[in-house]
Amino acid sequence: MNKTYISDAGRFEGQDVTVNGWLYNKRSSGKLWFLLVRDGTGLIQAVVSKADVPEESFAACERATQESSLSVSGRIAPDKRAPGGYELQVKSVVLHQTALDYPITPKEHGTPFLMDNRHLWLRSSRQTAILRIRHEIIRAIRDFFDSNGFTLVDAPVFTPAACEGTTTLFETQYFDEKAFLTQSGQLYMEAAAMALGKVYCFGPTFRAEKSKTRRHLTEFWMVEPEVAYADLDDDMALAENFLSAVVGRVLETRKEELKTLERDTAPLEKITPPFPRISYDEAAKMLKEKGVAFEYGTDLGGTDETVISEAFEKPVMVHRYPAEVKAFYMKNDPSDPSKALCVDVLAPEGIGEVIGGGQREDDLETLLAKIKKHGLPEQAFDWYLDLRKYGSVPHSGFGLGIERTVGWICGLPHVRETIPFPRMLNRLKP
RNA sequence: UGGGGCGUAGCAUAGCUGGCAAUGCGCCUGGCUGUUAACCAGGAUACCGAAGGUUCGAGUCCUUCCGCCCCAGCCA
Repeated sequence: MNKTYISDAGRFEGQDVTVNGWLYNKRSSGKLWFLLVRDGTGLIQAVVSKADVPEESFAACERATQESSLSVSGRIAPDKRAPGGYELQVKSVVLHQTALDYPITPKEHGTPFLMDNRHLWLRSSRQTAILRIRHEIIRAIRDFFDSNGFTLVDAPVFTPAACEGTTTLFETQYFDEKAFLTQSGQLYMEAAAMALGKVYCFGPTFRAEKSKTRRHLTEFWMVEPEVAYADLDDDMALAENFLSAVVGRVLETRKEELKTLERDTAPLEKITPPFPRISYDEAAKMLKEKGVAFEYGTDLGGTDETVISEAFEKPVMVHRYPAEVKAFYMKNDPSDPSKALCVDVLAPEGIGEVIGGGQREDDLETLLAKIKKHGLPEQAFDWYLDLRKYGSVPHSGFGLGIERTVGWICGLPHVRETIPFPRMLNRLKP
């Protein structure tokens, strides 16, 4: 008998097939069983009539519990009453393993409980939908850069020092010396851009920030493109084309999953280039007009970002922040040296920052002075400074947080559900 | 690290002014040939987060501690 995945069941209408999967739920009506079977590709209702199956198959239905593994064989038939439109008219049931006391029931649960059972929670339809969309987003990211002349260059996870001295790093023993888990691959991408022109890295990054918010993880994935001879305007153009391509791909290929998540796709349909661009000064003026208490010269807070992003239907690109609040490697604006040539992309619907980037300082002396000013160990950056000694050029790049992007596109309130096994301040397990 | 909230059965909750700890899901037993988070009848399951205190009596009031959630800071 043919094996089939549930997503392909329609192709076997009228034929006998075997579906291998797990029991999602079951209902009985005397001499009739309705088994809702999932296999990772979908759900199908298997109808077992006592008169049509061997005695042991019917007994197996009685013993089968939620998440027991089983194989059901029978005829695929269209049926309006069945979820998915097709049902399996069962001829035999084989129970592989009986799941006892599966903790996640079809009713409501709290987040801490579900997170403790994350390894099982992944089986639920909402979670599989999120994971498929995450996969599609990652694929779209790779496709975008790969088809635009970028080369993938992997950055190391063990690093000798901070890329940005301001944030906290995870420290680890590296034989006889200390090492840190990377918080960004950017400095390495700058080196790679001088070799290959257009590069990107994609991998996990780590930040030991003790932040307990809906948009922070201690381990998260970031994609970081870096382009030689690109200025801030080129960088913003890249960001808007990139983000639009990613959102467009999910809308195109993952409609079903977005529906499962009850995501209103209308706001996503509007994500096309160009994006509005406003300077930090304009953003500050906007906040003042809206009556938000905001101190000029400071970084934008979460609430400020929400207020600004809610004023636009598309992602907003806020550029030229005060240089003082930004990292040492940012280039100052020649027309106003108090500002940095940087950009934050704030996603709409109150999501906030998903991209941070800008043009890098390319002058050796200026960069050296900034490293000193930030109190960073000059010695650790000797290789980085080499990039300004040997054929320095203007260059720009940005970092996009995968989890925040997945959360935005899926319409999730918290990033913890956007990654299979989240690492947070209070969570290292499972 | 600050501000706010919450810990009651495997899970989700109720529990008023201190007086026999309740309901739903799940589980067990039985019934039903078209169920849609099925339904109907019956049953088992609680060191009420921990320690101390007030009281004749504490899930409930007080103190300390532990854990979690939300918001802020930091950021992607």
